[in-house]
Amino acid sequence: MDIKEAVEMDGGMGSSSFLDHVSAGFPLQGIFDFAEGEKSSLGFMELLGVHQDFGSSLFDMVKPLPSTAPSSSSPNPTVVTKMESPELLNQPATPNSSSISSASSEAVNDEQVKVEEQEEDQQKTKKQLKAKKTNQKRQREPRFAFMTKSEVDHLEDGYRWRKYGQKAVKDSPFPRSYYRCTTVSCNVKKRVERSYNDPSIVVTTYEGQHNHPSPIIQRQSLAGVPTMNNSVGSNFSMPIQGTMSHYNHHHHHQQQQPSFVNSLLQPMNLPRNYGSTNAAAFLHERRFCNPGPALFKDHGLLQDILPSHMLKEE
DNA sequence: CGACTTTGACCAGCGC
DNA sequence: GCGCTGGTCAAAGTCG
Repeated sequence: MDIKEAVEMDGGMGSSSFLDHVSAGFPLQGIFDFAEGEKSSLGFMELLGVHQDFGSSLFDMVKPLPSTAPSSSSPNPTVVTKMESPELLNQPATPNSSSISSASSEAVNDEQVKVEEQEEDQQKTKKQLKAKKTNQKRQREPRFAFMTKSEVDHLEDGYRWRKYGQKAVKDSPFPRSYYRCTTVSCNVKKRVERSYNDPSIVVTTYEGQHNHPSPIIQRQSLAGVPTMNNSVGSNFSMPIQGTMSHYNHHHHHQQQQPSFVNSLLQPMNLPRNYGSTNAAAFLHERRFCNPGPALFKDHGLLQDILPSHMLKEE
């Protein structure tokens, strides 16, 4: 079983099919650990707090998975999105949900730690940190993951990330990288790792919600860089040139596709601020999680989005 | 010099 | 209790 087959379940798949196939094809159970029925119509970008502007080169990779095997040399990165955690979806409580707390409370804790560091020496700080962790179970923010066929590990998504750790993954030659949003008081994290079944596939797992606009888009706006607004006058914009150039530096074959973006966004009545990754996620979520005919019909939107040969292959 | 990455150490959770 | 693993910390290094 591979990604292709999992994706091809799309058409008339039951809601469990994707998980079954993905988890079989990718030893990443940890990121697909949400239960049946927890997939909802809530866009995963809402989990990210994407009521904000959002730009990303990830969007350029929103393409249907090729019907060739994942290991084939398809130049186009592909994205498969899965929401991982249901906490924000008003779903029945899970063992995790009871330990979830708001980002603001965590920020308070961070402040406390800072004060402690000023007052105490390093050893004592560590002890207190330990005590804090003991008293407060590790919290788990809502998470979602998507798989991207890409040569670069860290994909641009419009936000700035700081790497804070890297760990070897059991049974995988590829390490997992840990990133944190660099914006103060935003505790969104993401993990990036490669599938050891298919090294060309990058699995990105987001955790938490951004509580701020995309800094890249902000800078873009301040600099007067024209954004590619669509007809609804949204703040949606394509990734900034710098971002794209960086990305394309590694991926000459990946091109911006404004028309694709427009055809993707407009028929779906996406929220105004849905940006690139948002749309990517939204697309896949619709396809995999909630293929409701009213919002997403393969012979409606898909024909707008996908090249005809892609449709044939599906 | 600030922002960021690297990397070894540490800790918590979990299974045996 | 012990060992393994995932996740995080933080000092040191790198880069622009």
